[in-house]
Amino acid sequence: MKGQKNLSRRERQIMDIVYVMGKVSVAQVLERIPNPPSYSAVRALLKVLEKKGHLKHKQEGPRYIYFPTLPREEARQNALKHIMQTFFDDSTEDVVAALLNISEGSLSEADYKRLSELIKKARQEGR
Amino acid sequence: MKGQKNLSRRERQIMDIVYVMGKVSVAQVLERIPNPPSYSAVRALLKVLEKKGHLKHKQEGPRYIYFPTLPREEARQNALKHIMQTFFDDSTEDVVAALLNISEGSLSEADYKRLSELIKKARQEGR
DNA sequence: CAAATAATGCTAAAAATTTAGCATGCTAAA
DNA sequence: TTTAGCATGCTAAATTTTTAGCATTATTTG
Repeated sequence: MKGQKNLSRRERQIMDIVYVMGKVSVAQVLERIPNPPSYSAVRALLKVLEKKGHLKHKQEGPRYIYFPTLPREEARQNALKHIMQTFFDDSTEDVVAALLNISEGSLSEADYKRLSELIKKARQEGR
Repeated sequence: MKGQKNLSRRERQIMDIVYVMGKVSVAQVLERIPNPPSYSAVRALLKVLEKKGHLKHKQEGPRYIYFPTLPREEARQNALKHIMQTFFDDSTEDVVAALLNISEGSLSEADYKRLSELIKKARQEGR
């Protein structure tokens, strides 16, 4: 019922992959896992995650395709909230600053414009 | 040597607390841990984290005070990068959007101004 | 249709995490 | 001082994670 902080190390690695990919087969997970364990191990982990309610699966052709129970948009918000609390004292400003720092160099003039727009919009909408 | 993704569940809980608090005594960790284990358990975990290189400690009065090896600023960048990759397809814009969404309501006019300033500055500095 | 390939179900063992508890040492106050 | 009160060192046990492997079923292709 709680949050998704009760995941073991492997479980978390897998959930990350699932959220990056959107949906995954066992083989796809195996490909992307660091220090990959056996195929069986991955299968078992996916099953555990399903049992815990973090994943569901559907049959697709001959194989299982797993996908997250919690939509990406919500998971992402939760993740962001969490690091905001943990590392940024809940300061929106600090997060943006760090973000700009990270993105240094990779942002175009148009990107900056869009960012400004976002803020302007949010401000107007009385958020 | 890698990232801090090789932490067990409890270890991660503790690291989060450490980063929120800056530095901690055993008792402080115990106070803030969900479903708190015993005092001994927390001590053991802290020791493990130190052994793994994530924490150091100093004697302060009669007790140990633990603090992170990796400065908060770096840990925070890493954390942000990680969720950017996992949940936001590395899109700076999407993160900012989600952020504004989360902060909805809690931002003052002055806050918005500061955010705009940040972006303006970053843009000028040719980032 | 038969053989080869690929997937799942299941069980149990190996490894790692998490926990408790006793023994010991330091601190502070009466 | 000396005596509680905390704090740590250490060891080993309980629990959870993580892994492997065999048996079985489905799928594809020659």
